[in-house]
Amino acid sequence: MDSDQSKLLKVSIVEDHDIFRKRLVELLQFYPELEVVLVAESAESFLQKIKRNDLEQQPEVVLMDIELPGISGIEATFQLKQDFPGVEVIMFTVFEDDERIFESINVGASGYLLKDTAIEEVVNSIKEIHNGGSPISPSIAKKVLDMVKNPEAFHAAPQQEIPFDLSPAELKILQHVVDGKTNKQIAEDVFLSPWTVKTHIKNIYKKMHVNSRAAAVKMALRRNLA
Amino acid sequence: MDSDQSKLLKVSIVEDHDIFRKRLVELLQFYPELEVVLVAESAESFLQKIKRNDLEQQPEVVLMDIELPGISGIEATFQLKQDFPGVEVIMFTVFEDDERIFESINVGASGYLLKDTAIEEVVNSIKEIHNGGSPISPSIAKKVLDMVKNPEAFHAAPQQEIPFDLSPAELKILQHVVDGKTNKQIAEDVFLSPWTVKTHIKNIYKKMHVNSRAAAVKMALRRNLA
DNA sequence: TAAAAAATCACCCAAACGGGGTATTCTGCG
DNA sequence: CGCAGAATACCCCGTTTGGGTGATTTTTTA
Repeated sequence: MDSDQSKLLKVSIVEDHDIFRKRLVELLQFYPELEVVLVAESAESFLQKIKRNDLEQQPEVVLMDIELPGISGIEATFQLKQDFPGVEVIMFTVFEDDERIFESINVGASGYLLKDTAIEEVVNSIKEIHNGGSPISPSIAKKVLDMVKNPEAFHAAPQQEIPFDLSPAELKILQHVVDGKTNKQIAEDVFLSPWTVKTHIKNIYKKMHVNSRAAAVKMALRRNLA
Repeated sequence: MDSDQSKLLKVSIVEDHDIFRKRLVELLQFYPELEVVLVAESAESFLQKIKRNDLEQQPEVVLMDIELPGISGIEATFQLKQDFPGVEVIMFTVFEDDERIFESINVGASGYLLKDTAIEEVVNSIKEIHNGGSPISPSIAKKVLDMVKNPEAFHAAPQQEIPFDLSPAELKILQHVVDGKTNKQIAEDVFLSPWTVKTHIKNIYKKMHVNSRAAAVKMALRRNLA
């Protein structure tokens, strides 16, 4: 572990909400190990400023709001990482939707905090991300874990045609079969009677020309369903 | 947000290291909102105890050491989740290797903390996991994000490496399972008794942390066996 | 060579499965 | 409007599975 070598850690903030931004800057100033070097209220002005800043005043960590007017925080992070791959980004948001989390990760953000995170936590996160970690608010981490458990769901194409002429209901049930659930468990998940589930599965088998769960799972995965 | 309704949050600890375990129990006792209801120094004794505990004394959150003699924390979590799906598990470890993190996620652990985490953080994590979040130490979260960014690397072995420590015989049988064969059919194909095939499959399940053919097939295909 | 790991076979039992029916809504589409 | 196709729910029955337990033999390896 490397402790702070009394060097100031340079931090930037990109946040359109006035009160929130000012308050954040204010609070961060109580931490002598941090130095706020660049504050912007839009992605545009941030990107512009950072490009003409002299090297000595470049931030090492950026607190980036996701919801910004104009260029979003995600797009801004993407562009930032093009020119400054070494700068670490912590996304700041009030939302926890999968899509934005997933995009943020792919665009290179390493931290993900909810806006109601306590200031001490924020400061810790800044230090942690600077040491190579990825601070993530627990409620968001939950969704990240789901992505790991079920990656396909997040790579799924917007409009994929349904193979084997499976009806939407059947497709849904097939997903559960792929996940190794029993008929009873599926029934509970989709609020149907186990017999209905069974009927669906029988029809699925007919359409897919299989006669066991294992074969159906193989077929489904090979055809990129699930 | 729901705050504590002055109800005790019941916590269990599974940890073989004497000093660490005792210290942890000691420290947790300073938090009146928590109640340590079950402490074990091995997965075996933990699983045994929890099964004969009366419902009132069942833990809601378990702090599980990964590195345990005998049954590992991962295997223990897997078994625990079978019988008590509602119990949340926080893995506790000194290691940060991908394989164990990945397996922990897949067996259903929702939290992942390094052993050097401060006690206040541990307590926060316990509360957060109880509220549906997934507290993860930043250095581990880093690896989880990598899994999201590059899922293939964790679902596909680089080249011909046998995942899950499956023996050659087991691997062969797994192939047949993936092909949707019944135990009897497999037995005929490999010239073994159906009981032997069954035993192999049971062992395969244990190693892969699954409990049905469908789940095994999914796992196998994900890891490019077959 | 002695201990450990893998492979083999066997039985019991409860739960789940697969395949064959039947029948009543519901719903989209011509 | 009417009707085909979907979705829903249920039953019977024999087979298969999953889990637990126990045992012997072969192979590997320390």
